[in-house]
Order: sequence, then C-alpha cells, then structure tokens
Amino acid sequence: MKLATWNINSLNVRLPQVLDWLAAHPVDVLALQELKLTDDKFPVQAFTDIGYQAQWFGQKTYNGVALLSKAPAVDVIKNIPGFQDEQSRVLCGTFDGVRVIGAYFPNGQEPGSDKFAYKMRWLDALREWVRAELVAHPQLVLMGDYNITFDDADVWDPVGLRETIHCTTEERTHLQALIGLGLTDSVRLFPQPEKNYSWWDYRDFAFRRNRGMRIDHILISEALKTRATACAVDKLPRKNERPSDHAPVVLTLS
DNA sequence: ATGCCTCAGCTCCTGAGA
Repeated sequence: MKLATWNINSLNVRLPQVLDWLAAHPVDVLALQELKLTDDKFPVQAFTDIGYQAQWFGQKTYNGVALLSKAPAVDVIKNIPGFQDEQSRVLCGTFDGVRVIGAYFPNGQEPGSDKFAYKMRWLDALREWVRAELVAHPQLVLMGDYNITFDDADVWDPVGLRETIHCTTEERTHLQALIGLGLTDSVRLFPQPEKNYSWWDYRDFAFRRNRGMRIDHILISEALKTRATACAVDKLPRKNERPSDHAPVVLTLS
C-alpha cells in the first residue's frame, strides 16, 4: 500500500500535473491540500476517468483538501469534530483498514499574530481528536502540509530563520506533542539526502539553490511503523513548468 | 528590504501563502 500527500496550490492550475503524477505513481491514497476551489468546482470526473475515487472538502479562494483513492472511503469526517472552523482543512477516511487523516495545517503567518493564535488552537484541537482516533483506529496515518519544521535539519537557514514562522519553539512543541501520541515521522525512518526539503519559496530561485524547508509530513502510528518500507520526498514535480511550491511525500507500507 | 513569486478575485491591485 502506498500513500502520499501533496500541497498543490490550486487544483484548477495543477490538475494536469496531479493526473500525470498519479499515472506515474499509482498510489492507493493521495491527500491534496490547498485546492483553492469550491465543492461544485471539484473535477471529480477527471479522477473517476483514471480509476480514482474522491472525497473533497473545498472552500472559495483558500484552503480546501481532498483524498483520492483506489478503494472507497469509509467513515469520512470533515474538519476536527467539536472545533468550530470556517476553514476547510481536514479530511479523514478509512481505506483498506487504514485510518487516513489528510490535513492542511494553518500557516500562522507570524508569531504573535491572530493567525498564529488560531494555529495554536487548531493544533490543540487536532491533537485531542487524533488521540481519540488512535484508540479507535490503531492503524493511522496523519499526513499533509503541517507548516511546521521538526528541527534545524528541516530548514535551509536555521540561524537566519530562528524562531520565525514554521520554526518557532511553540510550533515545534505542538508537533512533538503529536509524536507524543505514539506517532512517528516516517521520512526519518529511512536514509535521506542531505538538506531534504518539501517546500521551496517561488522567489529568488529558491528551488534551484535548495533553499527550502521540510514542512510536509507523514506521521504513522506504532501499528503501521512495522509495515513501513520506504518514505521519501519526490522533488521531480517541483521541476515542472508552473509547479506547486510543495513537492509530494510518498510512504510505502508492506 | 515593508523587496523577490504565485494564485484567486467584487481582478489591473490586494491579501495570503511560507
């Protein structure tokens, strides 16, 4: 079983790239973030045509998430139960017995801002919900655009970007709290290239200079850790014409 | 650098992303 996550920064713009990528990498589940379209504009037929089922949770202009899958989704949930949220950020379903949560974590903009406070509240709510989901579903994957780095190894300039957004102690404490639930960062289970990032700024030739951050993650439960055989960032789509600023991350389970 | 690029929208500038 293969699972992947990809922030595609507008499904309208990136649909051809998503279809091409799935043709080359026929994963069982692909979580998408930043659809940037309303539910009525979701191109379900394009995915049906290539043999994928889809769950989607869109929003005008911002956010929006989807789960594309070969198997049907069971027990689908949109956003975090009990957490009032105007923004479409979470989509959850069970596929072949594996509970999959696809999430677009808030950006947070700047420490001290209202958006940062929202990010912290959202992370609190997510953690408590995932804690309960893990009890009901021991085989669980939490993947998406976390907008948080684990540590300096995930940042191209850890000194210059110290305590800036995605790199603050407060955000990293929240990320570690998810690890504390019994989840594992699947990328680090396997040898990786030096300076292994998943996002690069569009500006200043950041990708070419590999000035990036690893902010897209696939966290897996203990029960799945024993099934994990590979996990890596696929940088190739970032070299496309009109690429997303993020690259997909792919996990292989036995 | 309050800069750089990209996308959506009440679109020809602004807000947001990260």
